[in-house]
Amino acid sequence: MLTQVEENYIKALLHLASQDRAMTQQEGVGTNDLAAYLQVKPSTVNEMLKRLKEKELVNHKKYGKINLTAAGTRTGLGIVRKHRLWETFLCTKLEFDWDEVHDIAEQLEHIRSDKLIDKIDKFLGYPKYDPHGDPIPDNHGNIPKRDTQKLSNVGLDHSCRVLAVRDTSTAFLQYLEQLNIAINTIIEIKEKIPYDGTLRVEIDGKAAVLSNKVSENILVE
Amino acid sequence: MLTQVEENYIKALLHLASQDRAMTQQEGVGTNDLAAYLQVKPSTVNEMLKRLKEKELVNHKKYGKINLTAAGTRTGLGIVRKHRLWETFLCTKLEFDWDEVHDIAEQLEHIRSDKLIDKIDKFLGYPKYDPHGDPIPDNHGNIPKRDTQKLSNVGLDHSCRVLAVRDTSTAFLQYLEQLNIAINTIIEIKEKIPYDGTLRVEIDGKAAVLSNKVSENILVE
DNA sequence: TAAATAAGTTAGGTTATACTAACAAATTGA
DNA sequence: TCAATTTGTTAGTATAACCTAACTTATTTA
Ligand SMILES: [Mn+2]
Ligand SMILES: [Mn+2]
Ligand SMILES: [Mn+2]
Ligand SMILES: [Mn+2]
Repeated sequence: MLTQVEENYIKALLHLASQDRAMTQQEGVGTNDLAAYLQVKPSTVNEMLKRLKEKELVNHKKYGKINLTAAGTRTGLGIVRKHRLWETFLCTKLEFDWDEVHDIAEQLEHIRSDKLIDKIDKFLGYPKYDPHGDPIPDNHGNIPKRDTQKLSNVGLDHSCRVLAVRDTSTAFLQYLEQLNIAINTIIEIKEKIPYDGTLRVEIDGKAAVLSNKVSENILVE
Repeated sequence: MLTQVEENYIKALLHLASQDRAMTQQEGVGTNDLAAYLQVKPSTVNEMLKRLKEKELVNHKKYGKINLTAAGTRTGLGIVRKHRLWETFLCTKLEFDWDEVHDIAEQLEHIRSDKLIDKIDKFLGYPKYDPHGDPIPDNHGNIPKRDTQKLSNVGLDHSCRVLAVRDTSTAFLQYLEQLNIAINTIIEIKEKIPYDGTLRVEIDGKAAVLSNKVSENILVE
């Protein structure tokens, strides 16, 4: 049985590993990376690693990179599943906005009951994606695959549909709402400024300008 | 901000205080009572009391009885409200049985979000009673009043409707199901054995025998 | 009322999860 | 290549929440 904090470390490792894999020049997750992500000191991470190693959820040797074991990955996917199902519940059943649900799901993801999460899944009609377009693992840890790319990589004059966001912070999501961008919104690329990657686009027939930081965090196609 | 454990101490004190008031010869809640109820040692309770006193949630002087302050009572009612709303949600929306929901609600009651619990309340249609017939405090801490009495106190040949149960353990609730007793079931008292208070009753036209322990834990009228 | 028992407190120890400060290893780059 | 910088570890401290053992105060009862 894991504590909530242990679960958060596992989930963070899963997240950082996938980030890492997605990056071009990856080189594994270190103590400092995990500490920075979780906003704790590296020494704290070190102690936690000792415990997670004992529980055989991570592999790590002195001065080396940190890796989840198969069991650790399974555990992490279970937590992600709960997080995304709860977010979906909050949006579709309780009418929360997509920028309000993450923090509450951070708490709900730690509720221990297999029966509960399976009933929520059923109640929601077995959704495949959460309110931010992130895939929801099924109860075996399988994640639906889908081809997406960053809006920043889409070529000129193409039209594309928003599938997901890569940042679920309230600030970003509220800015997207202001821009009239939501999941399934169609965006047409009109111009790309070579200097800084700024995009001139059309949304619902209206012109808008998106910074590179914004278009990097929108997944389309 | 309270920890989950602190919340459980407050809730326990609220419960013991109401039990106490209901008893004939009450005399207040002591360290040992609380320790026994929470299944911890009295010394642990003592430490926690120090912290709860600092937070002005309880009054307690050395060797004296323990009392919730007004703020403590308000806090406790908030937790009870969450507990009972979640239980109601689990039964009415997710089709859990009434004997399965208590333990899950013990976890859910600690989720921190006023907005969430008010939305759940609305989603459920502002229920007044939980699946065990317990009253649900509103968001000001007001509890619906209702006259009830123990089935064991009902006179001979009376018919009465089950309003609530005083024990929410799985064992008791499953036994009630076996006896075909649920909330709103009509029970007719046919005979009361003076020796041990055993009741011969009729439920849905069928005869049954209820021990005093059972009839003490059923509230009717 | 004094002894026995019950109730409550204190002291000191443990574990999980944090921290700071000091140190060691690995990497970088002049 | 070796000094500087970055990265990672160790040692020692703190707090919440638990424990046991020893002690004190209050209540019961012979
Ligand atoms: Mn989220
Ligand atoms: Mn979390
Ligand atoms: Mn309950
Ligand atoms: Mn609880």
